[in-house]
Amino acid sequence: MFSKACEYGIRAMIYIAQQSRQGERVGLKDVAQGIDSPEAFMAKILQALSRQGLVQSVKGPNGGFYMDAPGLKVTLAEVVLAIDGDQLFTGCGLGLPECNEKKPCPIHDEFKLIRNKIKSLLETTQVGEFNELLEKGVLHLKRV
Amino acid sequence: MFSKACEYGIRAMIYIAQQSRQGERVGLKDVAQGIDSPEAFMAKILQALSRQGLVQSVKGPNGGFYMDAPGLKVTLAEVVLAIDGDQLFTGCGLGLPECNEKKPCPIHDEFKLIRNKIKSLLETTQVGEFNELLEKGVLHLKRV
DNA sequence: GGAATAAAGGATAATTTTGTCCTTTTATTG
DNA sequence: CAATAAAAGGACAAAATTATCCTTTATTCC
Repeated sequence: MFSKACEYGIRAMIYIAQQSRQGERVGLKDVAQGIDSPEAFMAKILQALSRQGLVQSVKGPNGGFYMDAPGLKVTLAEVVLAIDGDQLFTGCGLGLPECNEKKPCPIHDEFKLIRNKIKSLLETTQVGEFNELLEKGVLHLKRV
Repeated sequence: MFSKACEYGIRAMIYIAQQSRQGERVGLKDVAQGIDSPEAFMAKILQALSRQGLVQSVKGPNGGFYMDAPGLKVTLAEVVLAIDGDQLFTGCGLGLPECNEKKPCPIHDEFKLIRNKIKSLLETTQVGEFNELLEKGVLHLKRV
């Protein structure tokens, strides 16, 4: 469904949202361990997300990644779009370069329904909305 | 959503189902042109599908691929499973190696709903059910 | 200002997926 | 039986994705 980079990216954003409350910064190593991802790869992904303004970062001692108040409202859809592009939201399920009402693939309509559900789920979910459940240990971002 | 191989595979299965009625065989070249896929790559995919019994094949002059009556009832779910495996049906949306009711990822429940919809769409769709609409030119399997 | 720290960035490597080419096997037809 | 046609299979190549390493830049603390 999502690329590995995107899976890591979503998990990282949710992790940072939860860990960086009251302005605390979360270091790369912390994030990588917190979501069980390869550190250097995580660095690249956070770089990209930071460049696109979806997460804030500060260099130097006591630096790291964090989110300001509006950052907590970033939706999963924005994260997916930033990493994987809009293929998931707009592409044809069977890979046709053009597939629309005029020239539909065999599963055009059914897939549109599903894609819209995915889209709406991602658009209505914010990276900051899991903070309490994560803290309580009800939800998880890694295996252990 | 699906790998390229799987997209080609689904389109090829639907194409063969439509073209091979009354026992006619469809050649590799015909299939590749009919769905706009690279011929040699298509060969590999059909090989795999044939090995797994989802499509029939005959070598030699006038040979090719075809489907018997039960073949027309093969579901898209079987094709996807044969090519991409069960990752789409069972895997965690955020890539966690174990994600279940006991240790759910943040979007576990919502994704389960969506995955079930995808699963049920694929399981209830048969490769042979588009024959008439394809013939009428209402549905398409390639760009042109 | 200098040392230390941490992200940013560039280059490169490993792996997987996608795609190609060539030979072999099997079947058909004359 | 020989020639031919077509899929099967093996080996290889290209591209994309995933992953690592090293240098540079910015920031903080002493």
